[in-house]
Amino acid sequence: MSQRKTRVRFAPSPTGTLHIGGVRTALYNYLFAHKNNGDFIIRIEDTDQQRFVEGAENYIMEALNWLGINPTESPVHGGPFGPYRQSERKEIYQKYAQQLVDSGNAYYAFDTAAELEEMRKRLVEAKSSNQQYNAATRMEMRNSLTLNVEEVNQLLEAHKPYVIRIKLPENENVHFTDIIRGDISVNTANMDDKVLFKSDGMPTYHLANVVDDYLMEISHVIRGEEWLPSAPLHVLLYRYLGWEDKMPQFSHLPLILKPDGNGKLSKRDGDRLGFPVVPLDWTDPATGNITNGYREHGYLPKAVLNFLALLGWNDGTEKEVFSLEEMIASFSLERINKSGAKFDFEKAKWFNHHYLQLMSNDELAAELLPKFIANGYSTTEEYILKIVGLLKERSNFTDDILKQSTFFFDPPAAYDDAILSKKWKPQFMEVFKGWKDTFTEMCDFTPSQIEVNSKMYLENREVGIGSVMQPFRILITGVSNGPSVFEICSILGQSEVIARMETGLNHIAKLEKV
RNA sequence: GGCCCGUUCGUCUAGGGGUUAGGACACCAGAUUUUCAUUCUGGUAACAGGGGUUCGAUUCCCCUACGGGCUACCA
Repeated sequence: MSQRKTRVRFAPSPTGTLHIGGVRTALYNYLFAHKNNGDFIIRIEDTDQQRFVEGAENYIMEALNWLGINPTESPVHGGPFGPYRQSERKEIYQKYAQQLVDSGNAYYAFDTAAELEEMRKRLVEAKSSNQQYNAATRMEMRNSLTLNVEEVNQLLEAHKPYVIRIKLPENENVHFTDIIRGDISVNTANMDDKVLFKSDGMPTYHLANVVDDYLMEISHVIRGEEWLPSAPLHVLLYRYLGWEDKMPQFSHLPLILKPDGNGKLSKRDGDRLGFPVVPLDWTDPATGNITNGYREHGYLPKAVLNFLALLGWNDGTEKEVFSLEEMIASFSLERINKSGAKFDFEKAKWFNHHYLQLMSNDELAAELLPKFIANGYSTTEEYILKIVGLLKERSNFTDDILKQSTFFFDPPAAYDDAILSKKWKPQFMEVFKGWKDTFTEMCDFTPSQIEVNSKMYLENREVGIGSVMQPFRILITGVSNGPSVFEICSILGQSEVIARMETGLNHIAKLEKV
């Protein structure tokens, strides 16, 4: 076999957001390309003008960029095999469609939508095992095989709408080897004379895909399992076009399934389960509906990449945490699973927690500062740095830090009265007032000093520290749990702690009266 | 319906003719944390069913069941 350069492509349609299965396909393509010192190409498959969505292409490019899996060639990066948008390659396909007609491997079909529907209905009623447009039925339809040459020419000259269909053999086994699944074989009797060229002058996926993969010298096609049934068709196309020796090797990836129940994971599952299934926030231009993305949800690109890579692939060891470089080093198509994987939100969360802990406090603080400011807190990176140090390990997402930190900026707007009244004893009022006064006298307001100071005071008053800590926490933060309360006090500072104790005690005084 | 693909703990998976069927997430318990979370330690938990082949099958073959995909002038 000749040494071909490894060239792979990710070929999304710009019909909306990129969903997580697509992201994984892109990732596997990227990994395989880099593993083999090859090229990773993005090709935009926008042959369906009806489904084209404005902004979708940008979204795809931005998502891949966010994840750090950038292509070597693409519509925006350019490259020697462009253009990389199929709509801009329109003329190319026509030539090959014509070539197939001329060689007798394709034909014109003039059937209307109604005629096609009628045919299928008739076959259903006749209890035919399948309702395909192929050797079994094509001679009953209006096409260049049933019409005579003059009729065909007349229709063509009159600009009657037509499509070009592939002419499949009647009964032939087509087989090919899939790197992931092994030998696949399908008989043409069960296949369709698929439309290759549409009446609007655009090719269908099947033609465009094969032509472009050939012209772009693609060596491996790595795509979703939904393409497995049409792979034999593509094999035939390579054969009829005379490119069989340049045919790429196929790898059909297992699908990503819904976490609950059955079926392929969809965008709607994300909304339904309150969990992102797309990389970035996406606003549907038609409806204005927003789909939440990983990035905005506080996911780290490294975490998304890692858990996605493991959804259907592993390196055969017990290693689960991979950097992108490590994934490249150990990636192989042969180790991709055959069966679909249910998406596991919990594991994704765990990965994110893991990668969040790996980030330095400085890094996190720098990233979070704008968010804090956007939330209306006037603060400094220095202050955020302290908060991050305290909150990081209890957070799964960067935003968790934001959410847990309100009491670092504002005194409690409300207190957890249920727990407060359960833990509070009338005699605490005097104890707390005295405790507060000890803070006034402190000159070193560090966590350890506050702790030592408090323990000493409470011991002198013969009050069990355990009975008093929970109310103290609520007075300071309003809530009954969180990080070390002494740490919190130290960050808040002496005067703020004293002030909060005062307002807190006033609140309790009011509670007691009721 | 037809065609194609698949099936190991709840989930993601390792393994592969003889194993105490391994790991991770989740879950449960204990320890640490005067709270909660984190962390640490331990634990529960799986070869879809039936036939073969074989001295021996979870592993190989067949059937069934179940799951998934495709079945458009969508990709």
